[in-house]
Amino acid sequence: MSESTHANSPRWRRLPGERPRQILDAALEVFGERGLAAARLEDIARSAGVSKGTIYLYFPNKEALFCEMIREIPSRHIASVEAMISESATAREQLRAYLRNSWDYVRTPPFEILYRLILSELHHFPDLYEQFIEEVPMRSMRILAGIVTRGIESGEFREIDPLAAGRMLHSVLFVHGVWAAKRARIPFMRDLSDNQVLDQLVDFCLHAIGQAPAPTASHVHT
Amino acid sequence: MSESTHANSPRWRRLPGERPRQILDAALEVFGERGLAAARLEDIARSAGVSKGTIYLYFPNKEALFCEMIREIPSRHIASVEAMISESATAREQLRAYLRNSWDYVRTPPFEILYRLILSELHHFPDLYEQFIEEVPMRSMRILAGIVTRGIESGEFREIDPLAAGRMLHSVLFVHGVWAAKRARIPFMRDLSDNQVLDQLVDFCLHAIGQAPAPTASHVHT
DNA sequence: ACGATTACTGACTCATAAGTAAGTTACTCT
DNA sequence: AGAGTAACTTACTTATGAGTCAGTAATCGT
Repeated sequence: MSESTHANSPRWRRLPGERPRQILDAALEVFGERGLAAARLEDIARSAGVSKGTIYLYFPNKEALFCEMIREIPSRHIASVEAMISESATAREQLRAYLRNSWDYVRTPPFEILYRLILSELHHFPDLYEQFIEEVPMRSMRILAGIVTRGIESGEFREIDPLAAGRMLHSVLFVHGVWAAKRARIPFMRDLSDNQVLDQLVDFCLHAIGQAPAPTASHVHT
Repeated sequence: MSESTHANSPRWRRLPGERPRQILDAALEVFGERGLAAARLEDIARSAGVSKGTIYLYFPNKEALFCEMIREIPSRHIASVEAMISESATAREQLRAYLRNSWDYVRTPPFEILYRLILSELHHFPDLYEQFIEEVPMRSMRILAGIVTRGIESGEFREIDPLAAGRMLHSVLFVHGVWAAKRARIPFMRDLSDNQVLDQLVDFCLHAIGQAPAPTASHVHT
């Protein structure tokens, strides 16, 4: 009745420039909810505000859409985290700052979803997996290792294998990020605020790699 | 030809007692390889050495089989890990021992698969998820927290929130376990032996929660 | 030895969703 | 304006695999 537009407001619009991104965002949502195999292209289409056929104008098939999504999404965020590394200050402060920034990234829903999808579907896309590993965790570890190295040189940190330390720091940080993103469903995260968890992380990490605070044998401060 | 057995060796045997376990093991393999949605019941049947119909004699449907698998498998291992907690010795030694035992459990393929499946399919089985969380990570964290508490009392460890410490220790340990299980595909794990990683873990963790380190200077191998 | 019973098989049905292509609508350019 | 074309839709085909069930083979009881 009032559906058939006589004059204005067309039923749909041509937006070839924006479609890929709209579809990729919808794909993240639906793949994140159901996984690669169980996700329906029609759901992605509906969520993107287009019809199923349109997806095939921009992506050859379901798998390719999935891969493209994995490739595209992290590149949006990573750079901004890295840009924030402060040059000056002590290694301690650098580490604190980097942990705080990563913490904000790592708790976002897109990251949690991506991490989960990568983990569960990596079997069938080895190249994709390696790219992700290189672009997210290894990058993070290398930066952490760099900070640790500088801290060792300045005497702030104890002598520890910087790459190993980077791996350790990364693992606590990322796991807690994933947990925090799903906080409501995880009992032992429910009563903690994000800032509390971050404080615990920083405290734990700094003690793990820090120089002994006091060289004397037993000296418990209140 | 020689297939139709005249006298001995029947084409199949009746093993109602062993079928459930056989099917569950096969399910772990196939679900682990393809995920819940993409796994084919026929593949599970073949891997279990039965036909598809047989699965339906023991499990009402695919989802139920999946859930039963998630429920059944971890219970086989957990108890054995917990049994190994030594009562005597210092908290330091207890922690070392517990990390070593968990390390062996956490690197096994079944654990890696289960962890991955839980992470990717938890959406649709909240009760199952909560059970797993309670039975595996929380159990582990509580034990770790207990050891930490004792270490604080004895003055071996610094004053730290034991539950927070338990969470931290658990997260490094488990992530490295998962990585180690998939070592071949993870660049930064390839050149490390399991024992090297364990040493790094223990070193990192003891420093993180330890009192000002013991007199030993540093034991950087090679 | 030979029914009776129970464990198991395999060929079937049927729903679902990926991928396709012919048709339709919005926009462009003269 | 109105022909031309690029963007999009919709109805279709087809493959796949979950779940079923009538029948078959192994084992038990006597």
